[in-house]
Amino acid sequence: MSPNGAQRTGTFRAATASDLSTAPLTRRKAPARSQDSGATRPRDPGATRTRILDVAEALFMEHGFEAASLRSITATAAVNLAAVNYHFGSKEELFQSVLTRRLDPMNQARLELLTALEARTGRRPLSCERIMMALFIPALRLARDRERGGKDFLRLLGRAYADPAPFIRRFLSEQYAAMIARFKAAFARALPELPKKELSWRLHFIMGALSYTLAATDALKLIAELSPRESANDELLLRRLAPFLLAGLKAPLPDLSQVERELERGSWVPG
Amino acid sequence: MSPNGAQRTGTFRAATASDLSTAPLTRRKAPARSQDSGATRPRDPGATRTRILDVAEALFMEHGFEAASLRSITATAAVNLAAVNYHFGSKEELFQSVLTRRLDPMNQARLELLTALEARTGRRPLSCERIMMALFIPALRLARDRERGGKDFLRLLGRAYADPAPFIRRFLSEQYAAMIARFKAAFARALPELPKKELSWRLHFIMGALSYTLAATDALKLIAELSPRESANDELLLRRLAPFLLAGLKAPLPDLSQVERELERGSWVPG
DNA sequence: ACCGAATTTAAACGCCCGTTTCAAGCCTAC
DNA sequence: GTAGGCTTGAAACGGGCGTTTAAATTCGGT
Repeated sequence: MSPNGAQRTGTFRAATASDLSTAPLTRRKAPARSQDSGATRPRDPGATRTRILDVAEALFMEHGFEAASLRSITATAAVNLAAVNYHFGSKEELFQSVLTRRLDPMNQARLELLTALEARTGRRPLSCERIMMALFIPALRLARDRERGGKDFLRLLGRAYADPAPFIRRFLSEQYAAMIARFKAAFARALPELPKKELSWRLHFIMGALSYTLAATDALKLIAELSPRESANDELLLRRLAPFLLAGLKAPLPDLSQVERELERGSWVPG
Repeated sequence: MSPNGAQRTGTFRAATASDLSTAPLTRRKAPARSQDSGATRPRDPGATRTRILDVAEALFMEHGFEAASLRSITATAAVNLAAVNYHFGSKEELFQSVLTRRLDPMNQARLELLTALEARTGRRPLSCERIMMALFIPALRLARDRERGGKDFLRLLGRAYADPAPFIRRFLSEQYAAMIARFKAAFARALPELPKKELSWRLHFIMGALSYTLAATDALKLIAELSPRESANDELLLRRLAPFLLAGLKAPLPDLSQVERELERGSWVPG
């Protein structure tokens, strides 16, 4: 009845989170697969799923998760309204599928890049520059995606970063955990004198700045005098962001105490 | 009939943007004011407005602009559903009022702080550290707001930063323009050797990192191993963010060409 | 040719949306 | 004490929401 394993057991109940653990990824490309030898396949396998994912990516980016409606998604994708619930189970699961489709390969590429770089330098620690490149280049590839999907996705990711909905926060944490841990270890080797806690904070700042910056709308001209040509060029953007973040990462430990004390005497503070 | 100037002219029409230009700020605290001598005032002036603003701040933060409904806002605030349209004109204008209420004073405080600092140093340029403090301290004051409203507001601001809705982008640009221009000039004096364009980018990164970081949910543990006690302390956070961003701001001009070229030879690139 | 599983379809379920209307309340000024 | 504003109230406007149901339809394997 549905490609989801245990949905609709006969009694009248809604799909619960229980069927989320049963192979959410095997549903990705071949939903048409029963328990027999995987032979049956429709004429255009996954066409409906893919159309839904593409449109959902754009509309979730534009309106956010809650405000993008399944009706607008299915209408734009020219599929039946029930197709989302049939193929993905629910709106939340569709959202997770949209994120997973690109986030998973991107973080995988980051790890592979880092591994490849480490293999080349042998036992010596990698430079921060190279580690940062392993973080940035897969994101840059997505930003360059000529079919425009990549750009939409990065903006959607930026929105998701700022969304407090519990299921989104949980999902992102799980998606990033392994990748972040690997990069933190790599940076820790490159910066042995930096306290671990400080490194955690700086990695937090780096990921935030990266996702925010890639997500920033072209029309965000808070900082004026950036021509559209410039602000639309993601490669140029990353080439400027990377040195900025590298300098922050390698900054000496804070010593703002003097200025801070001076400011907090506060005699001159207006208001 | 309504505190809005030109709403409801007798013919059946909806409120348009035309009445937005007519004193949107004078409506803030004293909506009860006709064209005669401003004497009439209700028993508890602005109580309904304030309750709506407080609740809207929290619900816009939690669900975003589109997904937070006027029905949930007015129900939570224990006011009539029509009160929003009466006092603010529309949902969009309510959203702008929510932002303006705190953004306006915060940016004003930033400017006053910068002016005060500049007055003390005379003709010599201000240090980047002090300029940055003028940017951070008013935000920190909001983050410390004991009534919790400030924290909600900063998170809402972080969401708004990532929202592509045109009216939000337009509004933020206008709200920030003057403040940013002043700070850009101050930084330019402190860093005369830095090209203006590079400075624009770095200011963009700084504002993005600041808003993103202050907006980050407590539950955002992408970077693990930060105890709740630590990640909830905004002052500690800013004390770590400021040196990070200062180092980026003062970084030498990019010279990643070598690493970049090396990476782009790409023989080792997986995938 | 037909079976049976996978997929698509149309309709309905109960509920929520932003806005407008107009009558009722409140409060001050006369 | 009553006229005339500002403010609140309850109801209705047309429309959209996520999800479920059960009946088509499609299509490879026999």
